[in-house]
Amino acid sequence: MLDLGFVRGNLEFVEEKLRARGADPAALLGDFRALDQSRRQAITHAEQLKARRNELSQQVGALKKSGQDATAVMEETRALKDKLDELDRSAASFDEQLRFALASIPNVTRNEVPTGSSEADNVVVKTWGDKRSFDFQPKPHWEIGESLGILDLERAAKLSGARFAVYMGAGARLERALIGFMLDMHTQEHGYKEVLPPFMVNSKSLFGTGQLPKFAEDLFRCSDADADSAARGEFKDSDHWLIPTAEVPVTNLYRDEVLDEARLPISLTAYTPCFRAEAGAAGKDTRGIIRQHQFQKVELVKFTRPEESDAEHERLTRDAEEILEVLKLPYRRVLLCTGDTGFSSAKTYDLEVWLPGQQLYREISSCSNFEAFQARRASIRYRPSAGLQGGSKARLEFVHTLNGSGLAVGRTWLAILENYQQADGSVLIPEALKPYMGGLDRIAKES
RNA sequence: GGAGGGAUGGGUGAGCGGUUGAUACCGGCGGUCUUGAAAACCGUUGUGCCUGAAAGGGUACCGGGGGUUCGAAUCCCUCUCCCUCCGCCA
Repeated sequence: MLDLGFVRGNLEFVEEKLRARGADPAALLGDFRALDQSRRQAITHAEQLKARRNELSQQVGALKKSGQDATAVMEETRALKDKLDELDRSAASFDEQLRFALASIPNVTRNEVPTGSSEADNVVVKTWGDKRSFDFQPKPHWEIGESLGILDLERAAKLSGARFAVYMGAGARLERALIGFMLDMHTQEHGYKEVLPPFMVNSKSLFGTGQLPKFAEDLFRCSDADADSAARGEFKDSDHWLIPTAEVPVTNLYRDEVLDEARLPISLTAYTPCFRAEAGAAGKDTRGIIRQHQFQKVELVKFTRPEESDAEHERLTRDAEEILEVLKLPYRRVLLCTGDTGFSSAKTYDLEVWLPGQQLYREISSCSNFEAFQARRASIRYRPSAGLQGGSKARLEFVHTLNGSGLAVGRTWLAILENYQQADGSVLIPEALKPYMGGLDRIAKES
């Protein structure tokens, strides 16, 4: 969420930034100026009347205390009531409209973010690693996985439907190894504290990070149904939603809190499964396990002072890149253009891993600086000490929040299959992962 | 699932219809004293919104929502969360 005063004072700029994202300012902002003015007038008017009411009520108290008759004053106050109710309702209505409008505006992208409408306009800022040359035709991961017996998509469909996967044997072990490896790296080398959060959250948390109210269709909502009503296709509403990313519970850890400045920056890492409805993705990436309703991810989250967020964003992105480098997986870093940058983000780098089986780079991590956008929605603040002099206390400020995948485990899994595949159909285990695989150095077909 | 008890400012904890944004203590900050520190003492110490150039003024907030009343932290309804005991359960 943007600051109301900022939008008010920079309306043209905000409109321009919305257009850069490919959004329609008129649709998002409506008649912002008029709504803002109506709201302020209504509030001012209602508060004036309340001041009068409070004054009269105190008179009643004083009169009664001194044993005098207060009926006249009580009558006058009673007469204010209808008018006040009406003004209050009108003020509340304008306020709600304005808040909704404000909550629907995406973050303002930073100036260095290239203007563009689609991923074709993203800018490659670096490329790392040499693509391996194969003396045979490299296969896509779904063929490798199925033939090794470590990936079973058909049975997953039986269990849950399309876009789910079952990992078996060394495949399941590889997924678990990657999780342990990534968490160890981030906690031991990069200074993050490990968190294991709930995999379901309430709607307030989803509002805090920006998934609600606009993107409900991308989420799975739990019905809390009993067996009978489920059989009839009826579901009870609940306020439990499956998390689409650990970003949601981890960022909301400090919702409605004032953080001690001395603790900043706070760096947290969490492994969780992630659940996405993938609304609108029908027919897209249907082969393999690129796009699933459930996938596993290790997430990096930071809370920083505003002036540090830029540097911490670079650092966090490096922390994610290092996982790829230690696994020796070729990748490139891409700066997303305005049209491809997520709703809550001011600036996003994507890391794309090379997939030889498909001959393309594929997103494996997305590292964003949200600046104060999420902190304002979730009310995560700190009291700056800098500039604090003579005992005068500085105002509370919103922290900046950042996050990035470190990494998407499922996509790392498939990247290993495609990059480390051998002519005989087996897959070598990257050196760094062997300790996590119980010493196993190759996944071969079970005889 | 059953039966009780709770939710107040950074913390502990009063208040239970009328200048109460809220007693007190702890903590924090500033000061006096001291070479310095501690102790003691004095002062100070919430947030959002509206208004204002500012100083300031106004308004709202005692878990959330609604109601009663001239007036609600205080009374009523409702929801959420926490605690204790019983039952069930990984």
